[in-house]
Amino acid sequence: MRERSKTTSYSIDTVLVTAMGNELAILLTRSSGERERWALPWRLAQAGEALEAAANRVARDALGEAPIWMEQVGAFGDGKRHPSEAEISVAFVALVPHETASPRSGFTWFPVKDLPPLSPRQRAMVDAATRAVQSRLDQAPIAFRLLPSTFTLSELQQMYELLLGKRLHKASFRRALQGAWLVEPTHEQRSEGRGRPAQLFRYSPKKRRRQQRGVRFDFLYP
Amino acid sequence: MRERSKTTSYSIDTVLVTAMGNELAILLTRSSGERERWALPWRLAQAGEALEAAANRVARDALGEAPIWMEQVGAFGDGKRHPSEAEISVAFVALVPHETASPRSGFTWFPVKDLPPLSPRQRAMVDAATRAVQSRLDQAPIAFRLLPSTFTLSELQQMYELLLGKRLHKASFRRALQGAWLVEPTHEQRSEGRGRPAQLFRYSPKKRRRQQRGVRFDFLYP
DNA sequence: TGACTTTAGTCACAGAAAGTGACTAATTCG
DNA sequence: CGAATTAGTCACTTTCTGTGACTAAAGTCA
Repeated sequence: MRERSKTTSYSIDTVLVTAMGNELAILLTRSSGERERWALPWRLAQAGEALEAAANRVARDALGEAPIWMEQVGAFGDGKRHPSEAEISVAFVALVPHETASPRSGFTWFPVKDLPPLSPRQRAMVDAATRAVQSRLDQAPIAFRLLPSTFTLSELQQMYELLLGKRLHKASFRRALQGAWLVEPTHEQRSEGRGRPAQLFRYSPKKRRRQQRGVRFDFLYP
Repeated sequence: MRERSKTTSYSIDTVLVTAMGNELAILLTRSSGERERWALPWRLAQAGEALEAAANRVARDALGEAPIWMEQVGAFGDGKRHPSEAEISVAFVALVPHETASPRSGFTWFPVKDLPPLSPRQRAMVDAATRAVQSRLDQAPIAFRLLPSTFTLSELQQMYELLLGKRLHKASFRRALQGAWLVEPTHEQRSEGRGRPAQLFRYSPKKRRRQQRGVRFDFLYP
């Protein structure tokens, strides 16, 4: 049977996350002539195209570059409205360091806490994506993907605090980090104006002998 | 624009998992006239149908009853072969206690370790599903969904050992279980032939004051 | 019956890890 | 210079893990 104009009835949507100042932010674009003004970057999949490849393309079209880390969140359907007419949509999350991210024109970062109205289906994607990020925090190198390639331990701790929504104890944080063998010091320091200059580190995970036990941080109970 | 014969180009596939004797097993069915003989239960989605609802239907058609616990694994595509002609497929995992499961005719349990050849896409689904189950083991009530509604602590421990692929220490297991407030004793016992009769328990998660810290079991290093 | 086996369930202690406050170090500001 | 500020570490207490040995309640069989 010959296929003429095979309509691939699904879309690929990306939730591009960055850490902007003190909160997480998500990249949105103006939605053409819809009821909702803003939308996640998306496009209809082409026949035969790999899901990841398509998602990468969507992200590149929005950001100018492909994100380093990307993961599928899942499929969304259930008749909820979507900018496309697609029956279902496959969502991906990606993490982008804010320092290096320069979105194409028409794309704008919005704090997650204060998003404009989205289509119901994309709203669900955002929620699922943030939950996915939170839940993998101690397994995947999430925090590092939101930071530039070198960073101070204070910056790293602040990033974890942002992601967890909790304050962490400094000594404890560093002890846990050491146990996880995730960072190594560079030979540089950075003087941030006021106090003692901070050692710079880079992400450099080492193989562990026994099973990887994730990073278990100690919370600060205030 | 009128839709005539809107071809929904995706399938819903279910990975139905049970604990059979000493290993995990998955329900497969004969695949009609394909190169591969066996396949996961699947069907093409109808337009406008909710994903979960469709997955439930697939499971019910295979098992005779809807599973208690079910979760989406993700979307699979990438041009890998599938029994349907669908561009992509959405996979779900479900857990079924083996005692109460009586598959419809044509469906057979296969040990995960020894599956017959499947289509590449379904093979990927099985792998992703088992990984998903493993990774949520300490967050979701996975083990309980594979057991009958009342069970002994030894049975529960054996289930965890099966899922983790590790031996656990008895005292430690029970201590962790107590800390997690997941089970409560019934007023029944069960005499299993040989030794002292065991107390029966049921799954009955209690709200914790502080954050739910999952169940962290202590492994036995032999 | 009573010693022996088998499975259930608990205890107690050593060692490891987490929670925390106070300390030292290296800067800038005035 | 001293006060303020941020980085980095120490040391101590509390809690949690890892583990062997113990008690309890059945069945088995001479």
